[in-house]
Amino acid sequence: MAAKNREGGSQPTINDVARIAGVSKKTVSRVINGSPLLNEDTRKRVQEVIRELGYVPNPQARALALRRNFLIGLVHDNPNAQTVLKVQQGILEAIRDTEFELVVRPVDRGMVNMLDDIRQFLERQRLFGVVLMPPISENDSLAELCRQIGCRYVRMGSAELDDPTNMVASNDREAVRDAIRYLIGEGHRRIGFVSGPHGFRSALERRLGFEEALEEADLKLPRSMVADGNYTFESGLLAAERLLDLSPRPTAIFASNDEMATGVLQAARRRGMDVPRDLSIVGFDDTPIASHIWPPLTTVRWPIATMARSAALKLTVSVTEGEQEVDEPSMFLSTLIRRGSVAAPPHN
Amino acid sequence: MAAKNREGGSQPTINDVARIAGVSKKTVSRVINGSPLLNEDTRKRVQEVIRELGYVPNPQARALALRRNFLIGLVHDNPNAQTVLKVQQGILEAIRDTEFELVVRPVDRGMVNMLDDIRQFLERQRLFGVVLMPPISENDSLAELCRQIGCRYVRMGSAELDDPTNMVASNDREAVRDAIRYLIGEGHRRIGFVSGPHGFRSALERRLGFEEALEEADLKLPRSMVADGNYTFESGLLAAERLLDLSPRPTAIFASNDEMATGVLQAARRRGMDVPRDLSIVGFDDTPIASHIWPPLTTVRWPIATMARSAALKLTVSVTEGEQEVDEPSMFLSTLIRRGSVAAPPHN
DNA sequence: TCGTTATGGGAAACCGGTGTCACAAGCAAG
DNA sequence: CTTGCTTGTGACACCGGTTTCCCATAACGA
Repeated sequence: MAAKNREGGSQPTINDVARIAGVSKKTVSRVINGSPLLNEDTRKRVQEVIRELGYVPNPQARALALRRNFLIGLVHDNPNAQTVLKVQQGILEAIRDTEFELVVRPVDRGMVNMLDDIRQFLERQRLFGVVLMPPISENDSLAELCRQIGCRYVRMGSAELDDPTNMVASNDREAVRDAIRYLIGEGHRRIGFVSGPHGFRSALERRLGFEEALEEADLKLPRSMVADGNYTFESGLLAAERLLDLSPRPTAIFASNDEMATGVLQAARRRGMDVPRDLSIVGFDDTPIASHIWPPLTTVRWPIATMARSAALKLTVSVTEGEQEVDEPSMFLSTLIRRGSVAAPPHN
Repeated sequence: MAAKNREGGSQPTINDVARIAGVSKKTVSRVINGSPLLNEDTRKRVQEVIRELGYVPNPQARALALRRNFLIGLVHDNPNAQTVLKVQQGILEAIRDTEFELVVRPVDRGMVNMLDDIRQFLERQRLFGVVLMPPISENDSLAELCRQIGCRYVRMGSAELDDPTNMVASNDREAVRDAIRYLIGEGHRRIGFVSGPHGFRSALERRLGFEEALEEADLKLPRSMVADGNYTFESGLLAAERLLDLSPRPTAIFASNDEMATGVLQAARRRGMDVPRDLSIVGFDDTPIASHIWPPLTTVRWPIATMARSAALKLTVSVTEGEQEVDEPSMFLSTLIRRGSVAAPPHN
């Protein structure tokens, strides 16, 4: 029993520290948690022992006693690796130097009992809170589920779908409107649009931005100028083929994300068209690929990492800052990044 | 006290189940853990109550009592989002339907006290085990650290740097040798090589594969045919510029990863060269970008997700399978994927 | 009939922390 | 010299599980 802390491999516990320092567990606990009513000498002595033993509090025991753990979950069904990783980065930045950790949980979009799966995850792990990434964050039932089982959550999305304390949103609609305005300003009159998948709020918002800009400029375009995509490279390629088959064909195409924009570029290249001379292209997201293809893609930069960071802060701030609600913004502005894929339309 | 399980929001505990089912905690515990010495009636009754209450065991309490938790860590400093995400996918696949969860921990490569940072992470969280991704997995001090503090680990890498139980490796060297053989077979005699950064084992192995293939074919190339890169797009572009400035210039370039290969493609394009007519290019990794650029990139596919899955299984199998060591392989084969970026060299 | 053994299940300790409350010491005020 | 308050500390219960040990009961053989 006296040699308890010498057992091979096992880490020292608060009892070991208390015994060696000649104080009670509680006092050690006070030192760890920085309680103000502590004799300076005692604190020093205990800290000395802690350092000597290399004592680290057991997070599981702590979580049990506090009835709360320090795990933030990231639930997502987003297929884009860049985006997912940026979100992870953002969250990690927010919880750096705190005792929180990040647990990732991708879910299958198609799965029938996806909600059950997530419910199980949340109930089993009893996470401190979860960040919900688009597109699954747009699912109101999921938010309702979180509320039901009493799990804090913050949704990331392209519109304000929830209370500001549970939401970080980007202004996709306005950003796209600006992008289309820019194309119109460059002289384009026939602008194709590659949409995101049906049922995605981001797809809808971007589409609405497109339509608002056209309306604003009093530009009437045939329905055929809008082609459906689903955020994948291939769908962008196919959509572009349809658009470029039109006569007269568009002089510019806005794709609702970069991956599809890359597909559009591919389609143009296959027809021997030069970008931007024969066709201007604008994407959305500003993923790394946007600046690595030729010509570099004019695109809308979506401050995804910042949003994720803010989302995580919203979750954790109640703990780290006490009651003082440092209010994180809930709206984030996307901006147009002008690169080389847009030019004035060709004379015809 | 009788209404304990009715408190708003808080989940029912094993005590609630025991009380309502009219048995002891221990019996409930036995039901949960599938103990064989249990009356079938008792089991049924307890299970009924569990279902009724929606009882879920508290993982923190469980972890505390078992002196072991169910978190797998992923420590990485890999800048490539695709790769990192594939590794995450692989691990998650391995722990699907188990009680394990994945905690991610990116670290800054440059940080001076990186090892201290990781040590803190491991000691604080007391993870069940960690998967170490390249390039940080090549760091022997890190492995030593894990051993020291008694944390299970599996390293992913491009050579067998550790005991097979702690290692999953890919045969980069042979894969590159095959790729170069293929180029030689197509008629190339002047082959440029864009290396990965110094000090990376994967960079070294790929380089060695290149040299072995040359030697095999009795091909002597000037030192200038090897240009240094650091796995980034830009470095690939710069390296290619140097190689293409040579006279005579290479008719084919092998880049040690796809991102640099994309840079090489860019450099060729800037000079008005046609790929593969004027220059053949081969990459490594088979990231999505490889098939999204034009021409689609011939590259080496590295079974990264499979390796990660295997790594996670190696960690967890001791628990899930009892003593029966289902031995996961520790070597994984990379294979050449032939696409459109290689052709016979131009006649000159 | 009586020990002996196998089986099902409970009481209590334990894992490693935190919360509550009591209490002692020191000191100022009455 | 009390009284009352502040400050520092410890004893003990508790969080929600698992483990150890032990007992009650039934079945069995002698």
